[in-house]
Amino acid sequence: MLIGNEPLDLKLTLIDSAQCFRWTEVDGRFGAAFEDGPVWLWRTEAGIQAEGACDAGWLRHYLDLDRDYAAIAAEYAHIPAARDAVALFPGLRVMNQPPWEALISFILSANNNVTRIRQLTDTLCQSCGAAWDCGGATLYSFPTPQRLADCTEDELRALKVGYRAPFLIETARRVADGFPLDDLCRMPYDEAHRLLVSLPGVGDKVADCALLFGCGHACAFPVDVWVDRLMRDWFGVTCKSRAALAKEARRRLGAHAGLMQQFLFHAARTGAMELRNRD
DNA sequence: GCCCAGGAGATGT
DNA sequence: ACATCTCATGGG
Repeated sequence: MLIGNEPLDLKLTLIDSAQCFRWTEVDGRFGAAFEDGPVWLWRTEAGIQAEGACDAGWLRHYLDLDRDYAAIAAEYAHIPAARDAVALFPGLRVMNQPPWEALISFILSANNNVTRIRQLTDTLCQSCGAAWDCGGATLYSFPTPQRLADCTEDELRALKVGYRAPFLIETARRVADGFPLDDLCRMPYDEAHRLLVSLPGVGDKVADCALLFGCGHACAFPVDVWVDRLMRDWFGVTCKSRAALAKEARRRLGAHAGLMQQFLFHAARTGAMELRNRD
């Protein structure tokens, strides 16, 4: 099924940009399983093709295809670093993942590298998610909140999540117990952020990742080690704390600060744009 | 072996 | 409010 023909680099967006950690590439097609089963995406001359347990509208939103990225680029054309980063990665989009997936993925991301976050996510899905045979490959759904809430700490530590095990279990309990994850997208940014950081394992940065990648809050500006460096090096921002830096970035970059963050982050992390000061 | 990673929480000032 | 430690694990 053809779902669109917008600029979208599937490999860059689904895998390389480190906003989602559970897509796999098999023979030029990209697969991941959701609640109702596996989904496969690939590009042909006609556009973006999809097959599997999903409808076109859901996928278009998931891939942020209904947003005008040319307009976003124009919005930041007067800021050199932002303009350059956007120009470097045509086809990079900021996904709208299920909030639960984004939340748990980024609790796993804390003080961890991308390769290992991907491994942990895979292991978690394989151990606690539903298996779907795709003839050749097996895809696994993301574990449900209840399934994670039922895990013991030893069970999760055996999966090598380390000290994050109790965070995962307790946050899963809170979600299974009615934490309003699905309402965050309709709340003001500040209120949604305040709620999220009340969850164990969720600080400012993880909350911003969940808001940006899972709740449609395009202003959320996660500050990790790379963004910390790049804001000081490329923007000349001198803030002591990362919280202050995030606030300053939102002030400078406005309603779509988080979208821009993703381009800047990828430029810095891959070395596509040089960071001179690493301190 | 060493430093680092899409940090958070606890503790001390 | 800010600085410093520790936390588990493995990539490079």
